[in-house]
Amino acid sequence: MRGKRSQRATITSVARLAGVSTATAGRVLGGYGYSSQEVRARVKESAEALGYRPNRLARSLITGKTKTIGVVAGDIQSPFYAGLLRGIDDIVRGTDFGILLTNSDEQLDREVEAVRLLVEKQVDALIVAPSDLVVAGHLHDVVATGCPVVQIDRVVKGLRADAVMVDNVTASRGCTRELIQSGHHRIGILAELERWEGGDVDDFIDAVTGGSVSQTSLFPSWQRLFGYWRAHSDAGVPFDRSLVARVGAYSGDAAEEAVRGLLESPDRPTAIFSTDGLMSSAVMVVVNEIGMSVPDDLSLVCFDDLDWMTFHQPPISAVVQPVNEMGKAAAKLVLERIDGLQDEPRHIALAPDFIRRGSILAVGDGASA
Amino acid sequence: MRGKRSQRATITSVARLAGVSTATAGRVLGGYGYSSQEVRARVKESAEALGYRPNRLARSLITGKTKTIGVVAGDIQSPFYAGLLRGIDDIVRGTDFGILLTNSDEQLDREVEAVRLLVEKQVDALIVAPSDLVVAGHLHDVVATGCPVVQIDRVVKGLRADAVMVDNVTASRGCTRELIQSGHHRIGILAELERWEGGDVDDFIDAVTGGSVSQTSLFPSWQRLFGYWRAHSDAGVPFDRSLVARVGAYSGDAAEEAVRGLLESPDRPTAIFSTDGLMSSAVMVVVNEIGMSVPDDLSLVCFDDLDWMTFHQPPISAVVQPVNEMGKAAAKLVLERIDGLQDEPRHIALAPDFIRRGSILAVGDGASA
DNA sequence: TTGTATGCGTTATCAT
DNA sequence: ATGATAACGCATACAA
Repeated sequence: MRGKRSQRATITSVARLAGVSTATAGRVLGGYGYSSQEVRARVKESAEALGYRPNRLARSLITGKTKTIGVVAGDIQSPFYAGLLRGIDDIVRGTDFGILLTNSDEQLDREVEAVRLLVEKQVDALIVAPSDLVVAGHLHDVVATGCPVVQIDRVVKGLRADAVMVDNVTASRGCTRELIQSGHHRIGILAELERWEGGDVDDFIDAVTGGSVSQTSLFPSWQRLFGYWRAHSDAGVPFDRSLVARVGAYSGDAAEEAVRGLLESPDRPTAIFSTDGLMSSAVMVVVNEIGMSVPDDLSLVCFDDLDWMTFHQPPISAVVQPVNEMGKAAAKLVLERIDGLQDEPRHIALAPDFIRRGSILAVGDGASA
Repeated sequence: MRGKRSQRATITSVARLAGVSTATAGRVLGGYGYSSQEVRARVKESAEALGYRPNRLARSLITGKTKTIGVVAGDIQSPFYAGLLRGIDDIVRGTDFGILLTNSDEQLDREVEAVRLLVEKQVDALIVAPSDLVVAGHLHDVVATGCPVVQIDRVVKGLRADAVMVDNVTASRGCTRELIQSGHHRIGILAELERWEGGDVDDFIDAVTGGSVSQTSLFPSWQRLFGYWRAHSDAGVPFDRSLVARVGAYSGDAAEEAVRGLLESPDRPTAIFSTDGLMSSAVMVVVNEIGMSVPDDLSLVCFDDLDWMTFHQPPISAVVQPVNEMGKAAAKLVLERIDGLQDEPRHIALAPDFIRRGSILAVGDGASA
C-alpha cells in the first residue's frame, strides 16, 4: 500500500513521521551511518507508509557520482551495436548503474553533441565508438577531467583511454588464408573503407607495403583489408588492386553496386571476402540477381555471423565477433575505473572465431580440405 | 582551449571571474533572465575560459525535470527492440533529452527493478514493454505519481496510460487469408503463446469462440493466433487445434522442436504461418534439416521481415512491422505528455504491411494468383 | 538590469 | 547513537 498522492515523499517527511531528525532518517534510508534497531525500524516503517523513494539526483549532487554510464553507439539498430549494448547491460544489471544511450550514426558532429549531453548529465564514465580516429578533442577533454573513457571497436590516435576491440587483422588474415588454401587466388574483398587520413586504397597499400602504417588506429574495415593483404603476402599470392571493392559509404545500395563491379568484371574473382554484415547481405542480393550460386560459382566468407548464415543452403562461412563479450569487457573496465583503478590505459583485443561452413569450394590442383 | 584542470567550473566560479553575481551568471548561462549585452559577453567569455559546462543534475533538482526518458525494453539485442530504440532516438535527438535504457528480458521481477531504478533517477517519462499484462502494480504506481507512461507493443489491462502497438489481429488475419486463398486448408501456426491468464490454447480458443476474449490486453502472439483463427472462421475453413504449435518459451531450440512436431506429423500442414522472427529462423533450420523445400513442400509466411527474407531463394512472404515508426510514435507521445498534454490515454495501433513473395505456392483447384 | 537570499533532497561534518 | 547545520550547483522570488 503506497504510491499515495502526487507529492513524493522525501527524507524530511519520513523523518517527521518517524519523529527523528533528517540526518538520522538519511542514515537509515541511505544505509551509511549508525542507527539503533529501534529507530531503524521506525524510520523504515514510516518510509514504507509514505512510499518513500530516494531521489538519486540529490544524492548525486552531493556525492559527485551519478551511477550512470554514458554510451555513444554508432547505430543502435545494427546487430553489432545491439550486441554490445546487451553485453554492457548484462554486466550493469544488478548494480544500480544506469545506461544513458546515444547514437552518433558514426558522424563526428553528432558524437560531439552526444558527448556534451552525457557530460552535462554527469555520467560517471563513457563508452564510445569513436567516429573519427584523429580529431577527437571532445574525448581528450573528457579524459582530462578524469572521467573514465572506454573506446569500443576502434581506438583514437593518441587518446589515453582504455579500449576494447577485436583482432581484425588476425581474423581477416586467417579466413583469407582459408580461401587461399582452398585454391583461390583471385579473392575479391568487399569493404566499407571510409575515412583514412592517409588517402585512398592505393595510398594505403603503398603505406602497408612500405611498412609505414600502424594497425592500431585504423577503422575495422581497413584493418580487415590489411589482414587480407597479409594473407596474400604470406602465401606469395600476388595482390591485385582491382579485387578490392571499396564501398565508400555504409549503405546497402552502394555495397550492391560494388559487388556488381566485382562480379561483372571479365576476370572476376572465384571467391569473395565480405568484411561486414551489411556487405554480406549485398553479396547475396547480387549473387541471386546475376543467377550465380554459392559455392559453385563463387566461394564466400563473411565477417560477422548473421543468423541466416546457419541455415542458408549451403551454410555460409563466417568470422564471428564476440559482441556480447566486447560489451561485457567494456562495462567491466568501466566499473573498475570508477572503483578507482589507476593503472595505464588498457587495450583489450578479443579474438573472433572462424566457422568454416559449406560456402567454400576447393578449386585448382592441390586443394586442401 | 578549455578542459582546464580536474575541478569543473561552476556558475560560482564563472560569476567570480566575470565579476558579477551568481544570479546574473546563471541568467546568461541558463538563458532565462534579463542581462545586458556587456555583461552577457563578459560572462560568456569567462565561461569559455574556464570550460564551464552546466551541471544538469543541479538544474534538475530545482526544476523537477531531468530531461531524461526511461526505456524498459524486452531484449535490446532483438531486431524488434533495436528498431524501436532507433525510432525513439530519432525523435529525441536534437532535443536535450537523454534515454536511460534498461532491459527486462520480459521478466516481471527485472522489469520492476528497472522501473524502480528509473523512477529513482527521476526520469520525466517511461516507455515500457510490459512483461505482465495483469499484474503491474509498479506501473500503476508510476502513473499515479503523474509521470507519463507509454506502453509499447502490448497493453496492460486497466492501466490508464498511452500505448503504441501494431494491429496484430488484422495483420495475421490478412496474411492467413492469403494462404487460404491460395488453396491452403491445413496451415500450421508457430507461436510463442506464453502467459495467458485464461489458461492454455484450448481455453483460449474456447474463449474466442465464445466471444469472451478481449483483443486488447493480449500478448502479440496470442493476438496473432486470434487473427489466424478469424481468417479460418471468415473462410469457413475448419480450425484444427493440432495445427497450433505452441512454443511456450522464447528460445530457438524450443521453436525448432515445435516445428518438428508440426512437420513430422502424419497429416502435416501444407503451409506455416510463423508469428515471430525467432520462430521463422527455426522453421528454416528444420525445413533444411528434413530436406524439404519452400514453397514446393511447404508454403511459408512470416511475421517480421528479416533481411534474409529478401534474398532467400525464393524470397519469403512477410508481415513487416513499422518498428521505427512505433518508436517514433512512442517518443512523440512522451514529449507531448511532458509538455503537459492532458487528455485521455491514447492507444495508437499502427498497421503493418504484408509483402507477398515467392514462398507461397498455389495449391488445389480454385487457387487465385 | 542586477544582486540577495532561499530552496531543491540529499550526504557529510560536526557537535552532543 | 543522534541531531543541528552546512554543503552540492543551480534556479527563482523578490528587493534594489
